[in-house]
Amino acid sequence: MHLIIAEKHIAAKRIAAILASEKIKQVRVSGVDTYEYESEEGKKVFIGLSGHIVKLDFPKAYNNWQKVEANELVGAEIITASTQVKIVSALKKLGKEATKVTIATDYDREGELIGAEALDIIKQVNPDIVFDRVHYSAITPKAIDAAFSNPTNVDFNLADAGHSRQVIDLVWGASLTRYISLAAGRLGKMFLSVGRVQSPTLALIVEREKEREAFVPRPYWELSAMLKSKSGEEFKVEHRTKRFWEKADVDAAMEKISIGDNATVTELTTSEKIDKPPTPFNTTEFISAASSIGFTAANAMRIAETLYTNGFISYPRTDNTVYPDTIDLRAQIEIFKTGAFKQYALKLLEKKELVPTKGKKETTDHPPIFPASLAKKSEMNEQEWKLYEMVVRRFFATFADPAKWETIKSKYDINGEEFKANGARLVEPGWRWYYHYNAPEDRLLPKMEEGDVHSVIKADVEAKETQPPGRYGQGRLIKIMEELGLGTKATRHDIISKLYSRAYVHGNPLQPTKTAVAVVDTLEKFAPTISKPDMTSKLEADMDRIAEGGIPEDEVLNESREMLELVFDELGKNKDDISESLRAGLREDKIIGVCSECGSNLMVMRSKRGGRFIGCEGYPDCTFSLPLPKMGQVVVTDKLCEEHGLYHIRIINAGKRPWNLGCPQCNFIEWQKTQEEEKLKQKEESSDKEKPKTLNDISGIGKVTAEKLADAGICSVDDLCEADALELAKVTSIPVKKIKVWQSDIA
DNA sequence: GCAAGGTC
Repeated sequence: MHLIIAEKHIAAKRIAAILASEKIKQVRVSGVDTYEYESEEGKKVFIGLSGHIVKLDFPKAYNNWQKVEANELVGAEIITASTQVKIVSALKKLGKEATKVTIATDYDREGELIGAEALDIIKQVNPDIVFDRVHYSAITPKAIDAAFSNPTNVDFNLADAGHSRQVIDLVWGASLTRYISLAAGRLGKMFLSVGRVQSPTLALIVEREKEREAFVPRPYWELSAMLKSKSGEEFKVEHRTKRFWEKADVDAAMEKISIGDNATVTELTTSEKIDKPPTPFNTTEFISAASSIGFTAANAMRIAETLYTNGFISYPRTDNTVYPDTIDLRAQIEIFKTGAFKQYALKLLEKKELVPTKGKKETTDHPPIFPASLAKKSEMNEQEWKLYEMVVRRFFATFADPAKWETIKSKYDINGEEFKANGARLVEPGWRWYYHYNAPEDRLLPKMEEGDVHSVIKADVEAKETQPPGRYGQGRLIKIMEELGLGTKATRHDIISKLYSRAYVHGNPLQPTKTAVAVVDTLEKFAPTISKPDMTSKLEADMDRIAEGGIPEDEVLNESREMLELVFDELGKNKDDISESLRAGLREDKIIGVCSECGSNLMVMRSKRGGRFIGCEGYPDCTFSLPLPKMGQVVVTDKLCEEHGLYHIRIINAGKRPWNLGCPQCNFIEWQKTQEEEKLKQKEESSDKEKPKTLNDISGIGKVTAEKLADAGICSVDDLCEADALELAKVTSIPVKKIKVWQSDIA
């Protein structure tokens, strides 16, 4: 039997369907669906993995953070544990029977490693198994047939390269995470994480925030005028000095301009601007485009995943921006000859030749993201449709003609002062007809000629300030991460989510917390290796060398561990400093504002019972306090409540949407209000109820109790109502609580 | 409870 192993279930299924000349049979092995058919060479069985089916970890003995020093992890043994038990057992079962194995995982480094992992498992039960490897960049008949008729060998050097990454990430990440968390006293759910990708990414965000804080705005002035043409059209012109840095200068220029003055056109240049169609979507470009229409990176990827598993779009995790020639692009457009995008598809198909644009990145992993099948709006929810539509439109746009703009540059003289205005008009929409997102608007100027005279109807000086650099939005951040080589197409959005769930950042654009600043500062000072993208660049270079066979994996790992030892030496020498500066940062994040009663800081505090609340540092002299939700990380934002002078609060629960609680005092007041309203409601409801007429009407009073009450002289509802609960309890030996409940029921 | 990388 010939066993073929793909990286994912759907790939195994589709490859089997392409290669089989007859109908394929679905067979369940150890709870895993496999696909098989008989060929001339014998039985072929296809199984899909689920990415990595094993993971690296330290032995259990290292699990206790308090007992095992962080640096002990540097040289600790690393074990491999299966994460996909069913798939592993299916592999063993099939591997025993197999006479040959073909690795058909994705055509990239991780794919090679994933294939080698599967092979390792099979070798445990079938040490002498014969195996080979196939490479494909798209699951189309053309590509798959070509791949399977040209099998090659598994590249164990490449797999080793991937394996070295796993080891280095685990060793550096786990040990430094543990160290920093212990130093900051943040254990349990609140631990502070450190990693080769997340820490440099966080450092980027912190660095930008520092630039913003250090930024000194500089005032400047802008001078503009409204002109009216002879035909009555109004338009705005700006002084040639875009920014006046001196108030006196702008005033002097303004002085010369009066309403009713002549504005003579001194120069008029028209030209044509070519606006090239966009390149095919890879993951980064897709996330960035989705981000520009309001999707978070993680959300965009989650929805893309749904669209992919339902067969609406191609594989969403790809670096590639060049369609491979194994895809029949015309046929792919013809799918849309009916349905919502009919007019666009028909228009495109009029073209004799369909030449798509090409992006800079051409890789072997998967094709760029393109629409795989025709969908109806009713088949999906609104968000899914929005992204599906964007993928369809983008796909079309890559075949469309450039857009053409007519641009006009014009200059004017108003009493010796030069003004200008730029106009632009879309004359040929080209690709922008297919892909209408983020389109710049036409800026129209009236028709005019050099020497024409307009009249000034308004002149304005506007005071402005230079602005600090903006915070990074998620789309922007993902692009920068890609440029710096941080993370992969499949993980960048996860890394960003991780920064949120660790409460290192909040908001979008991303804003770091003081804790994040403290962590980054500490790493940059004492463990700079892990805080910079260079660690990844060096790792990439080392992995290339391992893959080329230039250096054994062990050598790279040894060198890496030696470097980490040095880092721990440095950390050890500065233990107290580190602890102190981390705790100072953590403390700042807990400040909610100033206590209105005593002027001390209001802080997020823990009670002895483990709950938490907002308390005053002036305690015990001041007892002002506000409640906080029991669950989730408390993030103090920079938004200030104008009424109470407290910072707004956001609650982050892993896997849930953040809860913007707002000002804790406003929130508490709101809460009190709703509580009171509810009480009132309950009262109304209870007063609506008919009053009990006899003692027996009261719930909890049966024959026996009624007799007891009668012995004590309580014979009517009114008697009970007027009785002293304590006294009655003593006489009847009925619990006071019960009596009080009855009394309140009557009232 | 620790990383980053696959996949769902």
